[in-house]
Amino acid sequence: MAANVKLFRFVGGFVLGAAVSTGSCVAVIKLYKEDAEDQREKVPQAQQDIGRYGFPLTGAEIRYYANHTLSYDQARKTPRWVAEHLSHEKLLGKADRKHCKFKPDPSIPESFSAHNTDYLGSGWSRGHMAPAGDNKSSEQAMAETFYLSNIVPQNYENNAGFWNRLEMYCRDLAKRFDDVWVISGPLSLPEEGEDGKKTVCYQLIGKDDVAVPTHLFKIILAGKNKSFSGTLGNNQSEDLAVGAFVVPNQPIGFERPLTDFQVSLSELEKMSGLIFFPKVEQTIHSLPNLCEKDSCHLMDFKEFTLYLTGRKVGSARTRTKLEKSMAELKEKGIVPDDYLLRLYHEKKKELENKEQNLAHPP
DNA sequence: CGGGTGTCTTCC
DNA sequence: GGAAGACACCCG
Repeated sequence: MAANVKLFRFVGGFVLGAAVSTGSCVAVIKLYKEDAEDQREKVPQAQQDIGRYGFPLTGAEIRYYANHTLSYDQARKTPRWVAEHLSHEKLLGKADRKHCKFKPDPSIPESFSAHNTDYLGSGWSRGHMAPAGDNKSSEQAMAETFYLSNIVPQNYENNAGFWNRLEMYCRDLAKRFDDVWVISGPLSLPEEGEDGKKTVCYQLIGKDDVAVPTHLFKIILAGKNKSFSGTLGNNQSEDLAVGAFVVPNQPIGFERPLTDFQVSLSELEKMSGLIFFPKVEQTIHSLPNLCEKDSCHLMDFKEFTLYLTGRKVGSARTRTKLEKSMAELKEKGIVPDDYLLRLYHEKKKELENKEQNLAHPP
């Protein structure tokens, strides 16, 4: 009977949050039941006694969402890691973050969940690991990235600045590579004191004690399909390149290139305790460096400001706002490029027509 | 793009 | 009276 309870919990944990049909779910239970009965005969009596009432559950099982996948840390109330797959097609769409709200993940047990009140007034922003901007193709997928299971306490300036530009680089990569896999997550790294002793120290915020990471990591695996039409047919294989980055959870200026924060895969694996992409054929540690195959160039101040102005011009509701956005750009000594000028003129026309219609309804 | 604020209405 | 959504506004 005890074995049945253990069995139920294990299977329940596996299915939680996963998109598994009822049919295959039953099959999985039968499969594990037979396995468990076979194993029970082999497990030594001492181990059966130790485990009579079950072993601790970590809640670290893999959780599946519409367009991201994560493992949750029940102690820190943040994800351990969040995985995504980006492609050019998947990045197109009109889903809008203005219709989304941060909220506790309904699939996380209440006592292990973070809440919005933990973050509000804490001095830390709610930083996405799987970014909303990677999910414009689906409102459901975007809404799920606002679950607090995908969020870590992040420095405001870092979130809106360097990390934002790193996320933009990943999306840009998807134009030059067929597949881009990204895994992001928090780190709490040790500091070495003057006495040479190393200590891990991190802040906790809110009534739920959400852990503020000292660093964030992002690992990028990019693949180009080998295009050959051999007799092997659908033998798919890809030219892969990989880059791993560890970024301090603090403001980082435009003068710092992304390569300043690149680390080897082995280093990141040791820091995080994770083994990334275990199914890559050959050894992943021998793959080409992403920053040599590609630029690893983040937007500079001018490019970034032009981009942000473009977003503001696009969403301007009044001509006053429109002109203000353009004036701010000029104050920064940046000359609008052709794309922005076209956007500006289109918007100006649109708003002028709107005002005409308000004054003299057709 | 990434994050915030306040105010209004609606509804139970 | 509070919760929830829509909206306008603000910042980098």
